[in-house]
Amino acid sequence: MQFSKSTDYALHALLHLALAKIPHNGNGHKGHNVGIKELSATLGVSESYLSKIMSKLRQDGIVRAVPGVNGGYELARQADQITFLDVIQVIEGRQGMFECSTSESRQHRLLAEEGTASTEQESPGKNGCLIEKVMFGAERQLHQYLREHTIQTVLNEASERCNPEANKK
Amino acid sequence: MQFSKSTDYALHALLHLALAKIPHNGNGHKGHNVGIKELSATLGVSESYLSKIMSKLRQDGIVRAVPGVNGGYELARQADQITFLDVIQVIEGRQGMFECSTSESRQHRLLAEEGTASTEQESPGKNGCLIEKVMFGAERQLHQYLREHTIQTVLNEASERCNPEANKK
DNA sequence: ATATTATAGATATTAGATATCCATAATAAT
DNA sequence: ATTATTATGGATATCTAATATCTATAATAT
Repeated sequence: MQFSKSTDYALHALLHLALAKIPHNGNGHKGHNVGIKELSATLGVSESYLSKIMSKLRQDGIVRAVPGVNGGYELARQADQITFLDVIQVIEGRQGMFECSTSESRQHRLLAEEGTASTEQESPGKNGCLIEKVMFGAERQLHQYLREHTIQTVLNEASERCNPEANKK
Repeated sequence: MQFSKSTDYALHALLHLALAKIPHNGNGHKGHNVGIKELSATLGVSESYLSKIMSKLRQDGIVRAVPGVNGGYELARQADQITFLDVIQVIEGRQGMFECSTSESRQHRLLAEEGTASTEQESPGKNGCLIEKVMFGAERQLHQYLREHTIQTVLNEASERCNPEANKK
């Protein structure tokens, strides 16, 4: 039950792309694309491996990629339109966190029998695994939080850390 | 990012132990211990593997185990004192869901420099990875939900499914 | 004492995550 | 058009964790 390193890499890469768009920084010119070399050096991850991750992000429309001289990556949407959930699902896949692998067991048959004594199809969806149901609820909670937090969330935190007086309520 | 099958098995096993304590059921006598054979047959999981899982649950004080004739397992606490989080942490371990593996990277050094321009140790905890910070928040949310849901939660759901009229508001 | 049941250790198998290399395709600059 | 540069996709290798089984041992009720 851990997020993979790839997810970590992806999130940091996107943060770097977002920061690269901001003019004030050391690199004078504003919106220059970021090549895999620069990303690799900044994050301390091999180019080969990072490439795969960036490709996935491109296939899912999170970043744009331009090959050739002065090519590289840039965010395909505004930073506040890239949620943590988006990124996680691209890298980790979209299967649920929990899957009841004993649905065919005697336990479920017994519980189901009692429930469906009289009416067979009156209340659909009521025959699912009750443990699964709790876990689905947990996943729903988690997803909501991850949808509410975006790359922009991190940018805001960063600028606030930079000068804490600026956004004084 | 998936819970292991072992977690699924553990939760179902505990539900079975909880149901075994309730008198009315098919097995006339009330609080008989449940052996690994019965558990294995009910869940459709091999005895060998299930044993390991039950051992872990015992080591963590979730169930009690009695060897010998008529031995078996029973819940070590009330069903409402066994949270989903308890079970998950026994099986999956207690490491965090997310670990920033690039904390030593140039990216973090740069972000940290800006933040700690003047005061060095005035605000502790402010130098952590900002992405990690968001993920910790997600984990906190998830854990809260999992602490609020117990084996008893499932029992209640089950009895409500059994006769929907009983607990009319 | 004996049959029964859980426990712990060793080990095998599988699947997924992590990582690298190389050939190819696309693009900008000349 | 040619060339240098950069991303892409395929193949493959390695490592780790999850899954699973077997066997010998310890503990307990009868």
